[in-house]
Amino acid sequence: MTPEPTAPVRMTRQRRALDAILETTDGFLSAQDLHVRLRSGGDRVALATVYSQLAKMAEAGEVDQIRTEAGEALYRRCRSEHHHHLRCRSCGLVEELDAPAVEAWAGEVARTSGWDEIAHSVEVTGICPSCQRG
Amino acid sequence: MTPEPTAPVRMTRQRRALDAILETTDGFLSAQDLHVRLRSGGDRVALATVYSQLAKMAEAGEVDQIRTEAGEALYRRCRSEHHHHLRCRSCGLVEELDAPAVEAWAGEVARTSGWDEIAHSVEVTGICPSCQRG
DNA sequence: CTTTTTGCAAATCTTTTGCACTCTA
DNA sequence: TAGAGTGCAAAAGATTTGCAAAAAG
Repeated sequence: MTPEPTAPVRMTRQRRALDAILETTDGFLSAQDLHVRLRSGGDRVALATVYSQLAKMAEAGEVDQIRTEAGEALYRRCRSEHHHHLRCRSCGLVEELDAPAVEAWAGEVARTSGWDEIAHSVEVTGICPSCQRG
Repeated sequence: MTPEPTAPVRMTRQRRALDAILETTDGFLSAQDLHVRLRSGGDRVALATVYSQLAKMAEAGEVDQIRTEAGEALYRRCRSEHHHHLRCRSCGLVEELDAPAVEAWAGEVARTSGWDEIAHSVEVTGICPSCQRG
């Protein structure tokens, strides 16, 4: 569908370090979060490099990208298949959700709308059990 | 549920001008778009004022707010009740969608997840018929 | 070697803020 | 007249970019 003049991907120390963190993290992290974690882990990587790598990974479909209400981008390694998120507006906790009903509905939209290359994402937010107490 | 220390709303020239544009516009507009339209229409309104008014309207639930992939906020007057959007990744065109299946599913998540104050939003994107030709 | 990737710092861009001043109610 | 709203210009933040130096293949 898309001819993509795919550029080679060079495995640099920085790229590996970033991969490692994404690999071992479940939730979503901002570029800045990732940068902090890299440094805390002893990896010296420029913030601009983090951004540039994330951009490539996102384009290659290797990471999911969502947006905070504040407009900040959050990333995480794509897990298995397609799914959605339940995010706590108070603490940021993210849980995965299965949404068969939504998938079916999206499929129908794709089929009947006359639009092409339909993609969908569902953001469900709320206050998680732990924050209801806190 | 939320006591809201509702502040009074004063109808200023600027507020009215902004209302007028939102009232007569179907699609989503960014704060900057709105600012440009105001000026083209001869209304001198500070960009900061546009942002400030939009923030109030959004908080009051008078406008819908969505986010561009680029992280830019887009607003428009709330139509009818709850609904979702089908946005063209190529030209930005936005259509409204009804999603009864999604509503039902969200309701169930709210009921069974243990989370509170659940809200959801669905972003469906694709290439609109007109862009498929262009 | 050739080309991608880095690292900085400077540059962009959207959105927010501080504050004195101007209006609405 | 009290206090919300306004207009600037400056401040914040996140993300991008320009470019020379470093490193991957």
